[in-house]
This record gives sequence, structure tokens and C-alpha cells, in this order.
Amino acid sequence: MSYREGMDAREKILDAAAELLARASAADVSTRAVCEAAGVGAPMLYRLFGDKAGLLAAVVDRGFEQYLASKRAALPSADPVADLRRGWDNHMRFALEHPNHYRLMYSPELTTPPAAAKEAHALLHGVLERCAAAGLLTVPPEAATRVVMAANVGAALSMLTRPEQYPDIRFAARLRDSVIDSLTRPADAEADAGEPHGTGRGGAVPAAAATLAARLRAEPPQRLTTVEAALLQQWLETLADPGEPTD
Amino acid sequence: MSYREGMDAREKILDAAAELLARASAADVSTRAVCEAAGVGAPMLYRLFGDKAGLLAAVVDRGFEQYLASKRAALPSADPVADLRRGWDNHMRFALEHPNHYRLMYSPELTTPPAAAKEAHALLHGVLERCAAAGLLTVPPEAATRVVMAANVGAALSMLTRPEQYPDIRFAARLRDSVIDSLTRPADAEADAGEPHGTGRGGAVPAAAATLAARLRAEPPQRLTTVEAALLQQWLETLADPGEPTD
DNA sequence: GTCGATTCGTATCGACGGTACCACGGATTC
DNA sequence: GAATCCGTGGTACCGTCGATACGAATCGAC
Repeated sequence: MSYREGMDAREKILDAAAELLARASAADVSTRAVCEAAGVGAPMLYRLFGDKAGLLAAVVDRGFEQYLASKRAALPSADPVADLRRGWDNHMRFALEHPNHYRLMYSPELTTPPAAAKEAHALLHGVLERCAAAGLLTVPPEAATRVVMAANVGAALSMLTRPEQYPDIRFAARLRDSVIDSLTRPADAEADAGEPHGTGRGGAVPAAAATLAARLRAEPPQRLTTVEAALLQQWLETLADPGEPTD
Repeated sequence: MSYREGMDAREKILDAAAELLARASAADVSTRAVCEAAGVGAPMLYRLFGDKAGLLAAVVDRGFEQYLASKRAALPSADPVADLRRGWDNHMRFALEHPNHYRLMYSPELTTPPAAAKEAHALLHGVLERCAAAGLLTVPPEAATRVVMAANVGAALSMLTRPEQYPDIRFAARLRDSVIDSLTRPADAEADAGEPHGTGRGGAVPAAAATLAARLRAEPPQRLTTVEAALLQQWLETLADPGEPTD
């Protein structure tokens, strides 16, 4: 009949579930709705996936596969620390683009952690192993994996569950640099030009600007009008932001 | 007729729900079980809390109150950065001791973020404001709050949802130090030999302004127009002037 | 004692996750 | 060619959940 007839029932269910999951949270997606959208009876779903959790895990794993594909497409470069940063940003992007899938992966809604989470962990571990092999890590790669992953997941989940409190992704870049900078040692020991370029973290201006901003908050300047002081604070915040190359 | 009769129904329900929540996840705690444990009919619960989510939010808020009490008991010390570390560790301890309450606070299971989360955010922000006032922060306190909170929540949720992957709390200490070290500067920073508690000193602003002015001269900001930068330099000179030249 | 209003619980609804049981179709066997 | 077996698919159902309509009980006022 229809071309869909050729599809496996498993595929139809997975497609329907993924589509519903893109629009509603996992708790609000009922197996009944999935079955109806897939044109399949309920027992079919349970025979194939055993459980609602099993279905969700399968959906997440399949949705994660394309993410892994995009991640594997970015071959390792010569700079593993740069790969690390790219991996972090990729993680954030995936979370923001597939919020419900992501929540399923890293929220306790699923007792069975989908294989996707394990694989993400393994991928991160691989990158950090390469950092360690290059002598760039200040801690064992296993520990570094946990630290980076926990921070990354925390940033993503914070943005997903409290969007009004984290309206801007830039805090994630700051957290990323905090964590990575403290876990890695600069490569300037051998190859790199010894000086971090001006806008990089650790630049002298941001620190000084932040200091002045803090002190001005504690001690408002009488020599400037309130309007001037406000504009000054605004500039100081701009200068205090170590900034990141906006992609 | 029991001695419990004196208790408000609201209290009985809250107690029963908290006790059940200590042993099972929120999804596995049914309002029926809560009502039975509280010796109360179902409509009572819904009249008092309106919703299961409302009940859970109330339970979380009440459970969080004792955490806040313990946190407020630790008065601010002379070293706000040490307070920051203590706050982080307290956060982790609370999460590990009350996993289900904690998950309710920071997992998307609850559409209504309980007031507890907001208050935790505000408390952290307060500590970071004190750090900023002491000139110890390298970023604005709002941004620092988001960074620290996201990392802290990420560490706690990781330990709760993947205990087999995070069997050791020490990674959390590492993440804590990574984040805090990169957001704060040591108390004996160069910008000013400021003592940590000397926030009200009159000389703090001029020194910081002079430092920033010098660094901006060495490294012109790309984020400001030349006109803006010129005006900023002018203001900085004003601020760097330590008042009446009595000395 | 009677009445009215408020409080509380029984009984119930609709929807959910999950399952027992049956109906059909194609390959295998006699 | 007919009977049989087996895997696929669906209908109808169960127990439980969150949430509620409505009646029963309680209490103060007079």
C-alpha cells in the first residue's frame, strides 16, 4: 500500500515517539499517543521495547546517533585542548536543540541510563586521553573526564530547566574556560608563542576592570554623576568579560 | 482522637510526604500513599496544595528551610572566598543527604521551580557580592553566580543520577577549586595590596582605577570605540586621583 | 432543637502503563 | 490440497494513578 508499509514497525514507532518528544516532555508523551501516531497497537510497542523506559531509551539512543555522527565528523585536530572546547560547545548545542532528548539522557527520569550517555562519556574521555598524551593535563584523564562532564551537563541542564535564570549562553563559555584552563597546562612549554594573545583568558585588562567594577559597587564614586557611573559600570562589565570568539 | 489530632492537616500531609520522599523518588510517591500515611482524605490534599506539583514544591521548600537554617548558622567569615567553598560543600552535602528533595529542586520534574532554588541562588549571589566588594572577583558577581551554581548543580546531579560513574566526591572538590580559582583572584593581588576585609577603604577605588587605566593604555580595548575609550580614560584619571592632594 | 454554612470523606471519573487473549496470514507438513 | 504451526498484529481489559463531584458529618447561632 503506502510506502510506509515497508517500514519496520519499530521504525514507525521510533519516528512517532521522536516527533512527539520534540514537542513535549517525556512525562507528557503517552505510549497511547505514540501508538496512535505510529498506527500501531499498544502490545506491539511493548513487545518491541518492553517498557516505556525502553522505548524512551531507544529514542534517545537513536537521536543521539546523529549527534555522534556530527561529533565524529569533526576529526581530531592537532590541538586536543581545542577539540575539548569544541566538544563542550557541541554538547551545549545539542542540549539546546533537543531539550527533551537531552533531559532524558541526563535527568533521573530514566532509570536506565541510555547507552548514549556512556558513549558521550567515553568520547570525552578519549579527547582527554589525547590531552594527557600530549602532556597537557594537570590531573589524570579519568578525573578530568568527570570534572568536565559534570560541569558541561550542569551548564546544559541549568539552561534547559531555568531558562529565565540563564538567558545567555556566555556563562557556559566562562565555565568551560574555567574548567579547561585549570585542568590543562598551557602548551607554551615548547611549541606555542609564549604570550597568550590579548583577549585570551588571563588578560590583564579584564581582571583590572572587574576589580574596579567591584570596588565601585562597594563605594560609589562621588566624582561622577549617576548616569556617568552607570555607563562606566556598563563599560567595565564589557571589559571584564574575557570574551570568547563568537562562532 | 490521637495526639496527632492537634496537628494541622497541612503539617500531617507535609510530614507524610517528606517521609515517603526520603525513601522513594517523586514519581513513585503517590498522592494516595501520602493521604493514607497522613490519615487524610484525598480531597483534603488537593484543597490544601491544589496539585501534586504543589504538594511536592511545598515539601521541598520545607525541607530546604532546615538547610537554609544550617547555612545561615554559618555566619559570614572574614574570608568570603572561604565562605564560597563552604557553601559549595554544603550544597553537595545537602544533595547527597536528601537526594529526592534535591532532584525535585533542580530537575525538570517540577514545572514550578520551588522558591528554594531561587533562594539558594540569592544566597550564592550574596556571597559573591561580598567577594566582589573585597576585590576578589574577576567577573561580575551575577555571572559568577551562574557559573558557580551551574557547576555545583552539575556536580550534585551527576553524583545522584550516575552514582556508579561518580563514586567519589573528590571530583566535586576539584571542580569547585577549578571554578572558584578562576573566578577569584588571590587576596594579595597586584592591583592593590588590599586586605580582604578592607572593603570600605577609601584608597581602593583610586588604585584599581589607576591599574585599569595603565592596562588599557598597554592594551587598547577593541570593544569600545575610540571616543568611548577616551572618555573612559578621562573618568579613570578622575577616579585615580585620590581626592584632595593632601599627601 | 433546628437551621445554615463549612469541613471532610466516600465514591467516582478519565487517562495512564501494561497485559491476556484472540484473529489473521504465510510457511511447513502430511 | 488440506491441516497445522508460528509469528504478527489488534481488541479488550486490569490495576493504579491524579483529580473531583457530591453527599455526610460537624459546629456555632439562635
